[in-house]
Amino acid sequence: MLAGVSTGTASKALNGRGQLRDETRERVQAAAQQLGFRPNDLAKSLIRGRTFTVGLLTSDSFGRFSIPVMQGIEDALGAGSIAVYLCDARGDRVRERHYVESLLQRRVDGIIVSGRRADPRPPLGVDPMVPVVHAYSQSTSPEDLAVVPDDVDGGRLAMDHLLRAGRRRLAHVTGPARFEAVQLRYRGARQAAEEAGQELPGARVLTGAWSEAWGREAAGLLLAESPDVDAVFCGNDQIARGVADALRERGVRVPDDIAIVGYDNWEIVAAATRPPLTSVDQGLEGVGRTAARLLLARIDGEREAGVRRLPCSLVVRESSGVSSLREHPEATR
Amino acid sequence: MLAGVSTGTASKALNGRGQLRDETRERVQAAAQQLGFRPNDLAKSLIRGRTFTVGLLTSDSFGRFSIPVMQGIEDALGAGSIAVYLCDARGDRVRERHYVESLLQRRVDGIIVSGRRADPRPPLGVDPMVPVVHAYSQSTSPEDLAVVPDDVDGGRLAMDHLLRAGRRRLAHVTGPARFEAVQLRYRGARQAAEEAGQELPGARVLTGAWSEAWGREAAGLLLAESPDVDAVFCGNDQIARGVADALRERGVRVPDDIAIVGYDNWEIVAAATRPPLTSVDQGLEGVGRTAARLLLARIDGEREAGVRRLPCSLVVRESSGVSSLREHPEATR
DNA sequence: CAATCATCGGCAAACCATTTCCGGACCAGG
DNA sequence: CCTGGTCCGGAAATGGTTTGCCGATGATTG
Repeated sequence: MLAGVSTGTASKALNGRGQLRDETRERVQAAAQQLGFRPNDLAKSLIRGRTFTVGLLTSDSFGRFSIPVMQGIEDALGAGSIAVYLCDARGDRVRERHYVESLLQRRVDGIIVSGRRADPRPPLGVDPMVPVVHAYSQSTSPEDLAVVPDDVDGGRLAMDHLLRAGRRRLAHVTGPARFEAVQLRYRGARQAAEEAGQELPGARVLTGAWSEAWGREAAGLLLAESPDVDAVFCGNDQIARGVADALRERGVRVPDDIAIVGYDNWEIVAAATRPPLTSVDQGLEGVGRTAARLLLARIDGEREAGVRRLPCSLVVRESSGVSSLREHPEATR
Repeated sequence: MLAGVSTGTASKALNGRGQLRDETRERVQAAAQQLGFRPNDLAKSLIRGRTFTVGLLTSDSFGRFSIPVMQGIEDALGAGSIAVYLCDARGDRVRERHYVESLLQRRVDGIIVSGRRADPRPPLGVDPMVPVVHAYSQSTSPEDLAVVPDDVDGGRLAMDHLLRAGRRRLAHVTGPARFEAVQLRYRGARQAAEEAGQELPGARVLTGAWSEAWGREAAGLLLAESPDVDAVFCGNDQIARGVADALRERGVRVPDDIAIVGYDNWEIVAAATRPPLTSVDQGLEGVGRTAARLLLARIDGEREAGVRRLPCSLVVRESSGVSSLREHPEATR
């Protein structure tokens, strides 16, 4: 070899093992640099029995929610130089099976299952020796480990915020009732209201689609049935935007007459709404990061199972009428 | 082994090589099934010198445009049972270098570079033996191969559509002039206008941010300066939505008074706009698919280079006033 | 000056799973 | 009985890295 040493010595030099003179190490490293030598990770993996790769399997297509989760995952794994295989099963069981098989043949150290978390999904059905963690997804099997945002906490945050702003005639416009998230967010909101001695009457809880159009429609219904409402907590930012648009078009001032809080903190929607939306942030990147860390723990033998719910946070913009300015009495709205 | 054969025989049985009785093959396969035996792809790769993996490196974070590109890539590669490594460099050169190094150590067969395509980026700087293709991204090196949507074609499509609808007082509201895409789309639009004997005067071409707020502002400017405009081609769907909102709020009817065409066909924006936006679709999934296929060709020795521009398509909704109904004279708008 | 010790690095085997080549065993037909 | 073909086992090759052992070298000390 260029440095005048054997492969064995080179290995020791590059990995800091064995007893070598510093001078030799440097010489070998310089030669390696010059030759563009790269150790072959395949061979290493084969010997070590660990590949330092994990599979990221999304059951339905990568969407808006998956991106921050993915980023969190990459963040936590990249630090440990673990590579991620991308697998998009598009909701197809056969495709999914195919991907899982491929991942196992490639000897991944573990698998993260991500996806729309609406409905808990059947477990992957792989050898229980292969560590699996669900991120923004849930399994029907109690053996599995899942990380999801805490929707009850999110609902509570939103409602607390509105209550602290002095709002009392509360309403909730949200998505289809069959979603677990809808139920949980509602529960959190109701609990917060009740703990404050207020109520969130069923008549002012409207369920519909996750769309702006539904938000606009619901705003109309709300004004017709309960014209004295002074706060609306919306199930996502699109609904919130629909509500905001409809109210403005009817001459209702937001936030002066009615305060609005959205959900998801989807920047592109929340910031473009007039006025910009105060919104609950689910901390999806944190969900991804936590899932990745738990996967690493599982790989190292940890056997904890269950559902891990992470707290949300609230991003305050103008739609809720509680700017930081309000804390200074001399400031005007 | 369970089937009473040696590993060598098993290899032959499972891969259809060598001379074996059918009965033996079946026996081996049954045993493999029962034992949950999976061939080790690492060992195969080591021997074959091909890993059937590629790296997907995004220079800036995965965003809205990356998703369809990724899907196209996965689509084209999944068919060949090629796995994709996910690498998000977040615009950090050091991080990118790190990822590239890792990919090379893992002996990927090739690399796809994706990202915001605003500005051609410096080449990766890897051994020219490693195939690289850019998808929705461009390199400053003419040696490299890139696949991008054809912005001139997109601009032309939009303008042709408006012209065919009988519009003559044309305007263009678009993003920052420094973007190559802005220049190209404008060029396409202008060419289409000129070929139809019309013009797209510079005074009615407004550049600003890629935001709804700019769309709203531009709509105001446009009405003030050129109140007789009857068609606006917008540089993206968010601008288009801003224009549509502002016009509606000023009592201008869309599409009756002014027709609007957006760009990107971002479903979530285009469909939520009132009225729903006619929009240019960049065919990003096709960009991803094509990039993946070209990468495979490069891996197989193809040496073609340059920039491949793929045609766009137009998705017609209501904002341009050209529904399929209009082709039947008896239909009313 | 010789003996001992510590340091250094080469060599070869081990590692791991797969694939391939070669030859032996067996059977059938001439 | 010989020849040819079929079938399968055993061993070697494949790929690169890692590691254990041992010889060599130089320095230190009695």
